Amino acid sequence: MSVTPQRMAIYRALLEAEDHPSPDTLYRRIHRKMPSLSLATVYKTLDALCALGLVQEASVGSETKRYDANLERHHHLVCTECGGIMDFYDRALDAVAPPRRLSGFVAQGISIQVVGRCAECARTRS
Amino acid sequence: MSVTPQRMAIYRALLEAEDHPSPDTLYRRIHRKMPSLSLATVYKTLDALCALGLVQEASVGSETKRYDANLERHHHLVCTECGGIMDFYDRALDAVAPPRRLSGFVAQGISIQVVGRCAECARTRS
DNA sequence: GTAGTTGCAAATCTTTTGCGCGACA
DNA sequence: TGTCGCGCAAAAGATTTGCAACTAC
Repeated sequence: MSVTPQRMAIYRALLEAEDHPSPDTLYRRIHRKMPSLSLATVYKTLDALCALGLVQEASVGSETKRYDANLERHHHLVCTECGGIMDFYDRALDAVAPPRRLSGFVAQGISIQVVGRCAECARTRS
Repeated sequence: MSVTPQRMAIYRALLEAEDHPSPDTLYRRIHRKMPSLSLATVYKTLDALCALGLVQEASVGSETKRYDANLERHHHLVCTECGGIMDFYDRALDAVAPPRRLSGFVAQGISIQVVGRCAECARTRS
């Protein structure tokens, strides 16, 4: 993949950012310095950088909201292939607690997802 | 909050579902049995059920995608108030590993978010 | 020239909102 | 009659796609 001023600017803005910006936020930030930049380029570039492994999506999860009526303590298996989410139970993970010192952040809970490929996708696709 | 056939149907469909459906998926499922149901009602009802604590969003995170160029092993503090995401580092959490037996699911990694209120929001708002 | 990249505009999808209607106390 | 919840349609956002122009080899 070739290095272009746009891609450079996007990657550098992301390296400098402390706040895990959304594509739109990133776009507005860079647009000040580089007014010709388009939002579509930001989206395309972020996809490419993700594919290269240079950046990551900050939150695991699906594109769209998903709901759960299971209120027991449990964790989620998230399939990167099909986007499926499965519940699972694990005593060891239940015991994981937020650290005590978080410099002002008041923890209310902790959420754990195991990311990988579900049985179906692991079997079917290479 | 009053109990209506629509709300009943949505809540029950969610209790029966194993797959953490999206609002749209849920709508299509229930719509077969209750053709008058509208998607807007599904959205409104899911919001209400969330507020009551009867259901949860399956994935922590913001409405929109957020990116991160920090590839070091780290975890996220997610503020429920302002939606902010902050990095933090914690050896104990680094050591948390996916369980071995996951009935066919092939784990590739584990993602941990501490949910709560950031210093700013904890101070400012009640 | 060719391949790859950009910006624009349109299209698509998801989610939210405004509003009139009907149910029910 | 007043309140609440519903469905519909429009609106608002977020993301993707098609395409013509441009650049760098």
